[in-house]
Amino acid sequence: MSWTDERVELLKKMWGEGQSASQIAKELGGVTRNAVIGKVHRLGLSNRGGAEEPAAAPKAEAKPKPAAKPEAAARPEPQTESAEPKPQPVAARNKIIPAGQPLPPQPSANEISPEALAKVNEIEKKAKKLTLMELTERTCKWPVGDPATEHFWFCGLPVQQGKPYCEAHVGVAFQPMSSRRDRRR
DNA sequence: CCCTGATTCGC
DNA sequence: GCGAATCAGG
Repeated sequence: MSWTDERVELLKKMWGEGQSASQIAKELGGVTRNAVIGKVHRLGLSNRGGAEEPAAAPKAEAKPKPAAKPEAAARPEPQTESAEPKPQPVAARNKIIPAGQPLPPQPSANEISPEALAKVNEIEKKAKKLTLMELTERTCKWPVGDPATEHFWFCGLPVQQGKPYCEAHVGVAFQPMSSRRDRRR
């Protein structure tokens, strides 16, 4: 792949929007995040502040670190996304493992697509079978079995970024809330 | 461990 | 100019 005008344009746009290099690379396809970063540098648009840094205002020597921190860090974050839902361009990422009690909503005999369920049963075989303490931010926190028995563990497979579960479990955890409306039509 | 961007340097 | 490898962080 080469940097055609269109690709560069998309790169600029996404970078300006605060998208990460890897996201841009994924969008562009055929390039790695390194390639994107490299290009960004060559294009000379390192700082996403864009509007910031008027080119000559380096009077910021000495950082006494203001006693208080009144600045609220206003982050515009346009988020002009239309291709896919990406509710978090930057920041607010590393969260502590919930590990509390409100975890997965066990799917009773709901009306989850049979496929999704089959998928789950499938992956539960490969599950890492982690214990509560072994869970991390990126291990699927879907519980399997009965907590009161020995037959209990957490899926532990790689989570789908941003989500608390692996792909298969996300499938049954977040149902589009509409199995099937009126069948009579 | 996962991810981020920054830099280097052979191509 | 390009980008993999590497570095430096979170």
